[in-house]
Amino acid sequence: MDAWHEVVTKKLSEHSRLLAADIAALERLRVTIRAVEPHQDIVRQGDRPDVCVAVVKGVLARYHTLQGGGRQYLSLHIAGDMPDAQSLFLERMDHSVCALNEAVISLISHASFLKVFEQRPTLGFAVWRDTLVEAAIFRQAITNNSARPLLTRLAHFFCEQYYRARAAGLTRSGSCSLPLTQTELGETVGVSLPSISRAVQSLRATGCVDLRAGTLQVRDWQRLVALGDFNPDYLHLRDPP
Amino acid sequence: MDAWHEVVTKKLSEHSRLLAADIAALERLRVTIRAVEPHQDIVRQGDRPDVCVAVVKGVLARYHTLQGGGRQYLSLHIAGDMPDAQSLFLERMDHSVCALNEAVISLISHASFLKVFEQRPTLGFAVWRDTLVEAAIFRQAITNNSARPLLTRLAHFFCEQYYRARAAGLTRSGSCSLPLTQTELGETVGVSLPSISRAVQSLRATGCVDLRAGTLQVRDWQRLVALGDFNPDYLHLRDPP
DNA sequence: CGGAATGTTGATATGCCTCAACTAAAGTGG
DNA sequence: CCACTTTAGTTGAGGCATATCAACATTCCG
Repeated sequence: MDAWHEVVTKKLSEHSRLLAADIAALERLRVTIRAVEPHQDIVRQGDRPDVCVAVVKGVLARYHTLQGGGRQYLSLHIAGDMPDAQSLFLERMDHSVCALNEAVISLISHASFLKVFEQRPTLGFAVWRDTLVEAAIFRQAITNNSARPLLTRLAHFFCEQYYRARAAGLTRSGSCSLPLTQTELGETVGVSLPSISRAVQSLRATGCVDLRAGTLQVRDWQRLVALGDFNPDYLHLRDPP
Repeated sequence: MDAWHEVVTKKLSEHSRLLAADIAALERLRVTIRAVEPHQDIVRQGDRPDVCVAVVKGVLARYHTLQGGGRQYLSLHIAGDMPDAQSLFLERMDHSVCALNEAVISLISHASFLKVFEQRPTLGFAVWRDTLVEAAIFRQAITNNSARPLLTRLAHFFCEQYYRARAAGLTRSGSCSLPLTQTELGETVGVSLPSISRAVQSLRATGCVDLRAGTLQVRDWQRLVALGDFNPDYLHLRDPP
């Protein structure tokens, strides 16, 4: 398994040019490595964290808790992502972060991270850029969940997850990990469980994609992209695959 | 009318502690002031801007263009907002920004902004924080548009707009500017025009709010907050009103 | 093997969309 | 200033997609 700083360096390099000194500074940071269980919360709405989380392995998710106890999932996070970088500057969490998987995370103290930013602004800028790409992904989620019909919406969601996994080097023969139950998938794209079930079967029937047992299998990428009206520009990769 | 840097200083101060030197640095920046017409695009999806926009007066909006030409509005921006601060670090626009109003904007060159950040990291951090609050607003929009029934959704949207206007000192006897047609309102919360028309009338009938001729009139804030399931924590104001 | 979690399927209900007509208001030109 | 056009908003009828409720099937796991 990769060291935490390698994973983060790789991720930041997807959209930013890091200098050798930036990478060295990342390596020198002291972090805590932790294993987390499926469905375990890592931070909760209302918390005031003093560390940032980076994903080393597995998948994390952000979510809002709705009145009545339901959830709206906001984004998924794979190796290299820092799903609460915002906590560096926003005291209170406005959402929660949980593990979908058995995952491994690293914890970086805010204080040490901020000190590095003052010494190496370009590294700070890379992390800033990272948070901006996330904002772009949120914008796309607004459009996806608000303006696209269900099948298109699901296809778009699959495209995004697969595309990001591929950029992170986490795909293997057209498949990647996507450890969501259909219930959770519904709470992500904003529809009920029976509708999701039928929609997944419908996409399965096209022969383009299949989601089964936490694995997303892409069989016809071009057709899936067309189905999902997917344009990866919003992911702002320096070097699209 | 306020000078551009006063408006931006005020806005940043809503969530950040600026040092006197930060404010002075903002004042020293050279900017271009421009008036824009209603419905005029300020930047378009695909552009590579070399300036940042700050709103001095009026209301701007971000939007995605859908296949078929429709729009999904993503966020509204009032005095002090910098609706494309992200363009500092993300080359290509993944969405467009237009004026809803007759508006006045100021243009700050990326180069000069970045230079100030290197000299005054705390100012950079304030702008960073600003982009993070926007991301929190996007997350809330995902939840609002995906998980709440139409009336709640509309009420929540009204709450957010009113609350932000109040924080910016732009409300007067319970009303603020909200220059959206019902068509645009539908393209914001993700429903059709007839549905919006009925929903607006429905809220009107409760006696809590009214939207008419581009003005949002709040008659019973507490009840509106309850209707919209609104909790302003996600706006991360230092000093909630 | 039994129990829990997950996924599938069907029947019914409903909220929203589409289409369409109409009203009201605002801007335009004679 | 008034007829004309355009834009914005309202209302109604019918249909469709998705929600809800409920039963059942399947897989996973102890």
